[in-house]
Amino acid sequence: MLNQSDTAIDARAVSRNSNDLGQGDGRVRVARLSFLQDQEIFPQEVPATRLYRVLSGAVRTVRLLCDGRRQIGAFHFPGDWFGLSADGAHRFGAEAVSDAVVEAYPRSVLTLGGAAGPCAGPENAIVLQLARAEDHLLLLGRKTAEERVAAFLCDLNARGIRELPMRRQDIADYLGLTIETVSRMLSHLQRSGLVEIAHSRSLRILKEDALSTLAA
Amino acid sequence: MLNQSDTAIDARAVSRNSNDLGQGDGRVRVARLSFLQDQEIFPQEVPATRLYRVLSGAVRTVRLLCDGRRQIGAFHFPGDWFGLSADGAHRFGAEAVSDAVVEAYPRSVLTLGGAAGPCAGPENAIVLQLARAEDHLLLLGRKTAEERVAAFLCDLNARGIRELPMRRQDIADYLGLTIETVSRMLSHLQRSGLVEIAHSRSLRILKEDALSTLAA
DNA sequence: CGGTGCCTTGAATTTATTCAATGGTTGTGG
DNA sequence: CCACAACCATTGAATAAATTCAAGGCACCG
Repeated sequence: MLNQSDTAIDARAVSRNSNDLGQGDGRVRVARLSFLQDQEIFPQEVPATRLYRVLSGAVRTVRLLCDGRRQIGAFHFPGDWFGLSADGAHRFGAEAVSDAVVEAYPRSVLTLGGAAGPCAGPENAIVLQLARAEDHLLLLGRKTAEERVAAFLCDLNARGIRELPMRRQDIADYLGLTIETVSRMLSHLQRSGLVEIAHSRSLRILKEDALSTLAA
Repeated sequence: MLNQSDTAIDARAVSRNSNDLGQGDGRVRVARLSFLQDQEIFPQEVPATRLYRVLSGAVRTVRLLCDGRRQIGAFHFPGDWFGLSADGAHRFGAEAVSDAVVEAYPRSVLTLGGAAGPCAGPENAIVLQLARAEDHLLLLGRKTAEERVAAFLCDLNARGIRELPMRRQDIADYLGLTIETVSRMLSHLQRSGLVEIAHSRSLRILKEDALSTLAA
């Protein structure tokens, strides 16, 4: 079903290299990893030993219910940190949405710099991730289907994403909807002239204000 | 509407005292604050300057949509940390569910101990809060009304809470449902003999396994 | 005793889902 | 090059789930 298995070994071809994190505390070992579309980066419910950062492509965090229902916790794009879940075990697994390259850091980088470091570091990423999760709670708990889709497009737009790397099923599982509902709402937003989505994938916001108003 | 206003000043009667946090880094100034039921502890969208811990009572974190829709992010009980949202601004405000006493710490305690400290510290609380938020994402995005209510009761039970301090409206806003649906589901769980709820408030789990199975 | 606030229950309605069919694109093999 | 299969997205109609609307009950308080 997923194009893993045989090609996975080749895809995981790992090139390790040392790298200075810039915190003055010596060098940190960083692994660079490549993944094919839909390949698993780390599974759900496994001890979180490393932190990751997206270099290229896109990553989703995924959680499955025993009967197959799926929730996507977040999408991560180049520059974004992920895998900071819990120190005990990841609540969500991580998978490549498209072919992707990520860097893996030892967990120790979290406590390297303390509060003094630059704002782009992983310490702030944890707080950013919590903020994103809390925003998403509001969306899932209280917004309508149309508001969810509008908010999703606004968020992508704000993050500079102009090409949807994920399938409708991913969007649906992120927004707590079905693919059909997502599709209907996208069609509706297009008919209303707020956005334009070519070939199901390329995103163009035509009326940004109206869209963000709709996103509630 | 809320019993704030006049009595608020009295209620906020603050007793400050010095306190050793146990991290060996000297003493930290801790304020002890009391709040009446439904009183605001800190508002939504305000810089997060302090960390809080519940001493007694219960606290909810709240976020409002402009049209009045409300989402509760979490409930906090004695021993729980809260207010760790973002360093920029709180995504959620905090309010007392019942009369409550909390301790307020300076934000600096977050970086005091690093990774070496005991597991009960605020550093782990941030990660715990993220884990809770992620669990809640799954609940809001993919669970049915009955599963949500069952999961809520299971969670309270696991945290040792046997008395519901919050109103039905709070439960509804936490679970992304309406009060009527919450009430119906509670009635249904009682008719099924899984739980017993006396006087709308006291919680007794009769079939823990069955309930947690229902919680999915 | 009457009033208020909160909870519960039933019926009607709405929203999103499920079921079903169709269209478009891509890649493969004849 | 075209036919065909596989996969994904879209659309319509029927269904199910939760909400909204409405009424009534219970406890608490002045």
